[in-house]
Amino acid sequence: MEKYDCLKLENQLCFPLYAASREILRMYTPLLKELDLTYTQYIAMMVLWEKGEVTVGEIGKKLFLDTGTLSPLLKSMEKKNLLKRTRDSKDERIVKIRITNEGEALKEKAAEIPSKIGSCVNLSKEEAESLYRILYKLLPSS
Amino acid sequence: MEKYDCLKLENQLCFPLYAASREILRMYTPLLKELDLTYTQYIAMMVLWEKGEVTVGEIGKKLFLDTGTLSPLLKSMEKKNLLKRTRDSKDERIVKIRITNEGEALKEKAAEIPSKIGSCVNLSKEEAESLYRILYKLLPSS
DNA sequence: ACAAATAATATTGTATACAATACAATCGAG
DNA sequence: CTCGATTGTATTGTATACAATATTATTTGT
Repeated sequence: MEKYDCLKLENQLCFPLYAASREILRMYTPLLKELDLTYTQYIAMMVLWEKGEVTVGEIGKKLFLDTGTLSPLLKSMEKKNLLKRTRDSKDERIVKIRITNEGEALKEKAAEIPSKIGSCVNLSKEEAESLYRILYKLLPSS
Repeated sequence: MEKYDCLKLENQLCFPLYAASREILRMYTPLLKELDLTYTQYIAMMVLWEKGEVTVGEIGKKLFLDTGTLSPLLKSMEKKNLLKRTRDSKDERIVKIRITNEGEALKEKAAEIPSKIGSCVNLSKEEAESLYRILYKLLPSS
C-alpha cells in the first residue's frame, strides 16, 4: 500500500456514501415533483404525517438538520399551505409546526412513492437490512 | 403493516443514507478547513492527484456531478491556484483541467485525513467492506 | 460542402446545507 | 429578585446540487 493510496477515490468509504445518497435523491425528484415537494420537504412531511404537531427543534433532531436549513424550508412549506407556524403562547421562543388538512391529504399520494423507489433499487432483502443497520451506526445515537 | 407505515422515517432506507452522508461530510469539514478545501473540492483534487490532467467531463463522470456544479467549482479552485483550466487546441469544446504544483503539494497534508476520519467512524472491518460493496451497487455502473 | 444532429461546457434559477452570528425569552444560582 | 447562562429560532454568508437552457464546436448523412 503506497502512502497516497488512501487518497484514491476507490479506497474511500465516504465517497460512495456521498454519491449514492445523491443518486437516490435524483431518483426521488421526478416522483416528488408530482406532489410539488422536494426531498427535504418530503421527509419534513413524514415527521408531520406521523406527529401532526411538532416544534422546529424536534424536526431538526429527527432529520439531523439545523435551523439554517429548516427556517426557510418551513416558511416556504407554510406558503404552500402544507403546515402552519405558530409561536407557543407559554414559551414565545418555541415555534410549533402543525400540519394542515391539505398537508394531511398529500399523504395519500405519497404512500405510493416508497414502493416505486424500491422497485428501482436493486438490493436483496439481506443487503437492504445490512445497509440500514450499518448506516444507523454512522448517525449520532443522541 | 399499516398502509402508511412505509411513510415512517424509520422504515425508509433512503433517509439514513441521506443523513449519514451529511453526517460524514460534517466530520470532514474541520479537517478540510485546514487545507482550505471543501469536501467537493477535496474529491475533485483526488481525481487530479491521481490523473494530473483530465477534462471537465471526466471529473463529472468519476464524481457523478454535472457541469452546473463543476463549472463554478473548478473556477474557484483555479482562483486558489490549485489547478489550471485550458481549452483543448484540437477540440475547442473541451476544457482540460491540470493540477498545479501548489495543488500537488497539498497531497502531502491531505494524506493524513483518511486515517483521522477512520478513527472517528466506529465500524468493524466487515461492516465497512459490506457497506462499501452495497453502496457501489446503488451507483450507476456506467 | 453543408445543414442537422451531437457533444462538451457554461449559465440560470431554485433549493438546500451548514457554520457563524444574532436575538429574544426563559431559567437558575446566589 | 436579578443578571448572567442557556435555550429556541432566525439570519447571513458561502458553497454546493441539479434541472433546464444556452452556446460553441465537431461530426455526419447526403
